Amino acid sequence: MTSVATFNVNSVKARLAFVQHWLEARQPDVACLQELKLEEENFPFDVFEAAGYHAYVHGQPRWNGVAVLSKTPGEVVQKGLPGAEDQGARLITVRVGELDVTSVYVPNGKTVEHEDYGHKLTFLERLVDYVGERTKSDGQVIVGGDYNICHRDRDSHAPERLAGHIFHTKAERDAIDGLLAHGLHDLYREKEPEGPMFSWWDYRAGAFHKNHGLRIDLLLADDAVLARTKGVLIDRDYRKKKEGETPSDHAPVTAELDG
DNA sequence: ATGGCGCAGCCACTGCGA
Repeated sequence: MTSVATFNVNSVKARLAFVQHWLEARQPDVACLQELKLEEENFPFDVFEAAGYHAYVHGQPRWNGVAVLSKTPGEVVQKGLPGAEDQGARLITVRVGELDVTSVYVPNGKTVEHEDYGHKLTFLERLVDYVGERTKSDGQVIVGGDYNICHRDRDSHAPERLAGHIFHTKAERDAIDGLLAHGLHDLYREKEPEGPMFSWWDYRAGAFHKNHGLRIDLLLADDAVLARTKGVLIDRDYRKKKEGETPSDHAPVTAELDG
């Protein structure tokens, strides 16, 4: 079995003990991380090495930042989304064995009226093109990340109220369809067609307790990976406090692959 | 009925997240 995860940690420094606990308990073979919130030179490589992981990092001060962790050595293929480097450190691709692994953090967009929304749509256009390039590699393609989009109504706790709002617009949903049109699959949705599980809950207003969440953290992967996928877990348990440590507002998503 | 947090940088707040 090979397990592949994606996890928006909301600051790797603030979450370090929590993430160590997660790696120790779940032992993913490969993990895509987002929202590191630090520069590569400040990344705690030693802690991850001690936990048994190689870490490949694209960071910047304060915001964004992505990484791929792997138990076996990998090779960095790309840092930064081509054509969208000005939007921050939001993408890294690493070849790990037969897997072509990308960790991506799509811009939030704020509101449909805000200029950041246009930047989000531009980023997504570039991402669709980039994923098209990835599928031409001889590796098995996995693009894990925080997409900041509810692809379908089922992926939102309030699809009617939020229809047309940020995360719920046709243009954003079309962008996910554009990624799928390159032959990728939403692994959780493939395995859990009726699954109501979310991957993010606001820190405020008791949202987790009330299950007011969104499913925005996705593992997208090609036919070869889908064929190997035995199951996908959205690890809600890791949205809870662990040993006094504050959780991220996102839960990890993990796929178990044959072989 | 309403609002209810947490992070980084930097020093009393602001910007940002989704």
